Amino acid sequence: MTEQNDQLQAMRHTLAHVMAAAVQHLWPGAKFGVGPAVVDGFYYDIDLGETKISEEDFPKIEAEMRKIIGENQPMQQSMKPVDEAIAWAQQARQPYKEELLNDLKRSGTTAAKDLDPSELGTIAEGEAQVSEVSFYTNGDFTDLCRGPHIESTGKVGPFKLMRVAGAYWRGNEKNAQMQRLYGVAFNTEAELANHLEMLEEAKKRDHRKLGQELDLFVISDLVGSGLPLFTPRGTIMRDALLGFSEELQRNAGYEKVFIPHITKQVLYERSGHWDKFGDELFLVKSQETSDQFVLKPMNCPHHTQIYAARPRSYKELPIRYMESTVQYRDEKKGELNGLSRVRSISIDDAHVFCTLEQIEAEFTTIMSMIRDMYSVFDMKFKARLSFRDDSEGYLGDPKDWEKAQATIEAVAKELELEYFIEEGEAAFYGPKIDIMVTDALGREWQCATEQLDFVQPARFGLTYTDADGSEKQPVMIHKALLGSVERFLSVYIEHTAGRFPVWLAPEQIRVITVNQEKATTDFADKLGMRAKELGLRLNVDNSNESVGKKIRAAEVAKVPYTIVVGEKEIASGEVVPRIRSDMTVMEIPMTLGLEEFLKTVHNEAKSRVLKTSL
RNA sequence: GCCACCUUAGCUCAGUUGGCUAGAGCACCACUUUCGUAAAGUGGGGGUCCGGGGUUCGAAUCCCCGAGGUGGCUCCA
Repeated sequence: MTEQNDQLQAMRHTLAHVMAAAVQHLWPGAKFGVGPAVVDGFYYDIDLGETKISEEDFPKIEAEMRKIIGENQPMQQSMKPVDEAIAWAQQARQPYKEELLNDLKRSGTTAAKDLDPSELGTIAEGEAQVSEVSFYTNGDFTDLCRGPHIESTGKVGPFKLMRVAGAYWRGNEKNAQMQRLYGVAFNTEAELANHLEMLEEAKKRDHRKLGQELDLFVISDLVGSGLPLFTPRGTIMRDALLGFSEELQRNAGYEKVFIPHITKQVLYERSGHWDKFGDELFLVKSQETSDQFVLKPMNCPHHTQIYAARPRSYKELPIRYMESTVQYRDEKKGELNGLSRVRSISIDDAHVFCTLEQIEAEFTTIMSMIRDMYSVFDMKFKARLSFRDDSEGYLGDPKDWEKAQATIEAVAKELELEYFIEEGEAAFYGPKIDIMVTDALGREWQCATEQLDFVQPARFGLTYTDADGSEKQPVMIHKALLGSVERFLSVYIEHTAGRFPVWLAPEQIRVITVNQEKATTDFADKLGMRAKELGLRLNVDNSNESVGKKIRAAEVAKVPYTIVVGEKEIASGEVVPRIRSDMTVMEIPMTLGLEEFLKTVHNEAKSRVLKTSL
């Protein structure tokens, strides 16, 4: 398995060389950066000076690549001493390679292991000196390269150039910008076709497209990018999601609070966020006072002030505040994207104030809520335990950290979560568990999170009086089940392709009238009234269109249940519900009485049962 | 922010090497029809061709500036 994978990556890597060779043939002055194999394919960073490659050039590049592949050039490895290699880079006018080699020489490490530029400069002194570095040659193209490669260019699999994008040399925006040419490659034509199909499917499911088609949200130039406006249908979904989250929390002893969306700057100076978040804060100017105000980018500092309002006893703990609220972050424009990256972030936030001893129980409760929630969504997840590493910049007592990290891992084990530990991913104020959710297309997203915080209780001087009368400092836990509602919706829309389960569907039942006779219209209206009493979302389509067309409209709108009413239904009082095609679990009989039908749908919505197959 | 590409009706898109009052389908409105499980018929309204400037006898089309959007700037020779 792994061996096969290594072989595949070697093949992709070889294609990167083939592409670079092709580019060098077409643009002889090309300077090359790095060109690795990546997930699904390969890329190469190229500096062509003033010349810009566009997608129109792809056929030309691909044709040249095919020529090189057709010649079945062997991939020959050779070794050169470092100084000789540097001389080669100078002579070949490859300044980026020269820089890598110089770094390599300076850092002084072994050739086999450490040609990885990301590690250059961080390697401990005293390791073996670099003696030789590795090159690969195919045809007239020679490149500094550790390998591995497949034996010859004729052995590569089917590939396709995908796009060209800007990329900074070594990922640093202060460095020169290069052109990154991306391609995908697989072992077989079928796999390549499959991959391209997957991309098509992802495009079809794009939440920005579905959001418009299903009338869920809009973005207005006048309001601003990254500031989505939710339509009535989209708002129903938001409310349903947040209602679900709040229900879980209320059952777990969380109490709802409410805070304003702005605050004086000093609050964040105290919390430590001012330095940390600086340029991401929206500033608010008061015309009445000289205080500097800001739009809240998070809610914890506000919540600490509710806790801090009066003396607390150990008997009160844990205190659990929850609030579904909006926070604002001034994200860079290029990072905004539909609902998945926004500037107004709705979040089902909560903060727990508790003793060190209570951490385990609280973490367990939160993880159980997360598990319950995502099983309703039918989404698998992995837990990433984000711990500290040895670097500076983490606040709080290392002993507390150690203890807390051990507790977190114990919780993950006890709940039998699929988890992995990532050192260096912790927040500066404490370790955390991030939930990585996998969607129907196999993509991973970070949604829920729970984080431990030693720092803010200290900074805000939070205390409680313990049983022995001594003053102690509580620990704070941050948690979100959905995370950003916008982000979650973007993931969930794409996960379900817009085919929402009944409890979330903006419109649960559509009634289609066969004609516009008064008896039919009255009957439909009566149905609507009864549905309203049951809290169901039912719309009547009484437009003067053919039944076929109205069915189609309901189908396109992805309404779970559609019923057609005419003389037959009026006479019998029974309906034959039309069930959205993806809802395969048929719990509803073919024919049933109206009241029975409405009650069935009502129960389905209430229990949040999942009947769709994704 | 930077690079590439894109922007024509509410939506999806045509629009040739610059050349008549800028088109289609869907949606919308009106009328006809009163219809039984994925699109009835006829007619109508709807455009600052993203904005600004330039080239030209003439610009949706070519050039420059700006705005908005999409992909990328994470995977490490």
